Amino acid sequence: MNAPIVNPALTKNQSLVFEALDRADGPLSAYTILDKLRDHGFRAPLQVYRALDKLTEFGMVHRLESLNAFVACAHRESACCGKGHGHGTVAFAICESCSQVLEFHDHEVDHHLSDWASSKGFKPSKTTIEIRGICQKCAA
Amino acid sequence: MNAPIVNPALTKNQSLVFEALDRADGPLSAYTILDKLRDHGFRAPLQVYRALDKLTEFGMVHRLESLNAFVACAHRESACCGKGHGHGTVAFAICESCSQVLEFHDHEVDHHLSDWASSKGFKPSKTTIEIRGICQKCAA
DNA sequence: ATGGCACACGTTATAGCATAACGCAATTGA
DNA sequence: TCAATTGCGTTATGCTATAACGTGTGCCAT
Repeated sequence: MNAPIVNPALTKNQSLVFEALDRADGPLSAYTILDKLRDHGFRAPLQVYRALDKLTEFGMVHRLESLNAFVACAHRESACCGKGHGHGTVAFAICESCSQVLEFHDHEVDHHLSDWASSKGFKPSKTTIEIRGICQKCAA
Repeated sequence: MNAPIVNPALTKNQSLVFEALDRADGPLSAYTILDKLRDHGFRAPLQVYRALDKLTEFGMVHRLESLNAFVACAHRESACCGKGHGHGTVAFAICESCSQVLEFHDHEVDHHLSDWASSKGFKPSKTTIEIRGICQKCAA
């Protein structure tokens, strides 16, 4: 459980959604978040999706495409490679047994993919890397 | 348009779905496929999803997670790195302007990700790599 | 040949994920 | 002050995917 380093610029809904993700020990779907926040006045999916859009834009939340779910960014403290809070491309290892998610960043992979892109004249806007599998703990 | 190298072991439904994807010049959603095949007797999503599951298992079709859509595999002829028809991990560059998809394979990226996985004791089952962006043609 | 099994298929219903379109309120800055 | 922007709440709708049921067919071990 991490200390709640909450960006003060967040609106109430955004904070609630972020905190729900931060408290969770795994990815949450938008509808699961909605259920967790009904006691705080949330009534409709759009309230969640709008907050998620902003949090994703801020880099505080990542969407897992292969799961249709969301996680709080694991890289709380600053950046390793410029870009403010952010990082280049982030990759995820998702355990299909315990559904825990490892977030990591691999420069080499990043560079190879950018190199491929430039060689093809392709201008990347967002890159998704997700490894589904079994984590060490579950494999034991 | 490629020659129709259709695996004869495919069932009727599987062939129809594969041919629909093969004819298309971009990714198709399951429901789009359903609409294209109504004239051939398709009536329900499950008919499409069941065929897609098998085709994916055979390696003839890929699912694009960030699009919830499917494409025919672009690597018709054999493999570059063992595994029968297949290849290690395939990556995609998806143009957000014209929605064309480039399928490619990058050994280096593959190896870096496997290395990361072994270093963490993570056993990968499926890896997704998708680059969203603008293709050369659309950027011009 | 016959009973059991595996597999593809068809259908209905339902679950899960996401956005459109409307109107209102608060904030900001020209 | 007025217009633009942003967030918010609500209703309705659309898109994506699977559950659960039953049918038919081919295979092959007994």
